[in-house]
Amino acid sequence: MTVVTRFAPSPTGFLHIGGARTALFNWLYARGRGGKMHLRIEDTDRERSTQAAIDAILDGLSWLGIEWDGDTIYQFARSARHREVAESLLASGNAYYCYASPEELTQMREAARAAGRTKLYDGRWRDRDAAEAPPGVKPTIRLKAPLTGETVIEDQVQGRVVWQNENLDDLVLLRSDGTPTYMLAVVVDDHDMGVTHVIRGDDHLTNAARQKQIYDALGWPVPVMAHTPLIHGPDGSKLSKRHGALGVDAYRAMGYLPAALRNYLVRLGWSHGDQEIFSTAEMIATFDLPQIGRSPARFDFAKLESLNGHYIRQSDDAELLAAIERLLPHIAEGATLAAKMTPALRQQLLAAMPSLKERAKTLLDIIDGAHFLLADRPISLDDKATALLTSEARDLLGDVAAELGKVEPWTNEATEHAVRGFAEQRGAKLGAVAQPLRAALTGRTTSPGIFEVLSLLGKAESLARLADQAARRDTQDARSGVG
RNA sequence: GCUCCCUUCGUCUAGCGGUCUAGGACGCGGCCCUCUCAAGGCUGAAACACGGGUUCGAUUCCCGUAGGGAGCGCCA
Repeated sequence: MTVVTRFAPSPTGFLHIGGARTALFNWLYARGRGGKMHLRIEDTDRERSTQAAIDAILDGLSWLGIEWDGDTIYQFARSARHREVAESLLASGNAYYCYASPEELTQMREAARAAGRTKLYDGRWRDRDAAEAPPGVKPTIRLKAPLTGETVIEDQVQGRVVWQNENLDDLVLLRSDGTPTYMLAVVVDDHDMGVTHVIRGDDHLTNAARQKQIYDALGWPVPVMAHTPLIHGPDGSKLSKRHGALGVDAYRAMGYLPAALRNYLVRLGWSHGDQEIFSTAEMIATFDLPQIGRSPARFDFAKLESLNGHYIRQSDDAELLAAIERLLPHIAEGATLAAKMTPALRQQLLAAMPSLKERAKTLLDIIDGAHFLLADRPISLDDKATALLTSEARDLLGDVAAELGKVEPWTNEATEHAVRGFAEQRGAKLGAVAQPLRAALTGRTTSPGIFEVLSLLGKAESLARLADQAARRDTQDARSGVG
């Protein structure tokens, strides 16, 4: 039997992180078994479904590298079939018309809760003759669910879960306006699509029991079920926007790599011994349902960052540059940066990439680290760099610039030799010279190795930046009357 | 309230009755490396929620308690 899974989001918002993980699990499970994963958009709620949300979901999945098989299925388009199935249930005596008014329903619900009963609808139209129907009322169709016995789900993650049928009431299959409810639609669609494995969030666990009853009434085989615990926020509560319940597009904008997010997500609630790093092929080969934990996992940005840093470091330089360029349309300063992207700058960025990526946790960090290549003269100094460039340091800058002026050819080795020689001559530590250099050259107190910065910038630009800072002392002194 | 699910270091987790003086990873502390910041190497602190059973023996099995979570719509 070929494995068929599906990812079935409702397009009422973006593809959030929990949905992304569900999609990933379905995808991995199918791919690992030579099966197929389908995408079904559950858009039967016409009020809340939007095209923008559909686009966001599709875009999010493809950014994550999760591709589905066959055409995307839209649930709303299948409502005629859903109605047909509801009517067949009616014909077979497994369903009935219910004429209860909304007011009656509310009353029943309140009474049930007050009495501590879980069964909300009392089945009052279950065996009543349609002749007794109040005039002008459009009925719903309800499932004639079993009154006794139990409904059992053998869940691949949760184990054997049992409900007493006396606690489950007759659910609505078809609304009074003739549209199907979610319960009916999922069952019919999963069956028609040949879905063999339903992998979804455990917020659907109770739904699974009710759906099982529909399958049974229809005489259809029930797919294998796997209900994975939800992802929680860092404090253990429900994941909120503040915590990371963002669309995957937000993670892209924060500079995370799809491979890192996939790796983070797959290890959230699933494990394979002590392994932390998984290539896509390894995930596909090792992922399985029984290894999914039963307790909810908390979302941890720090670990995601660490993983992202790992993937950045092991990424190819040219690919990182390409990823950054692809990212530009999605970030705030992107347009400005994109405008600066000349072939010459690309070359510089590529040359700087090995040391930039070693210092970065996100693509945004890389862009930030490349600041010294992006900035125009005279570059502005941040507070720490400003504090570092005392008048003594600026004096020293002038002197070391003079030494550097003699260096030819302008290589890492040559500048290092010159600067080290200069420091030795002064009886100074290398750091005492390197830090002022760094401040003047990059405007900051942290950067890649100073000799690398020199060579990345080139001789002319380096000397000009040094001159900018060495000269500033004179104007400052003049202004304060010291000179 | 009712139904169902869950509970190992701060976090993600390994463990499927003796191998546990409980392992790995992130984070945190220290040391090394070092021109800064990273990266890297070494190293340290850090957990079986609680109470009963079952058993020769429980982190592992059962039952309670406590604490979390999900669901309870003519929403999906």
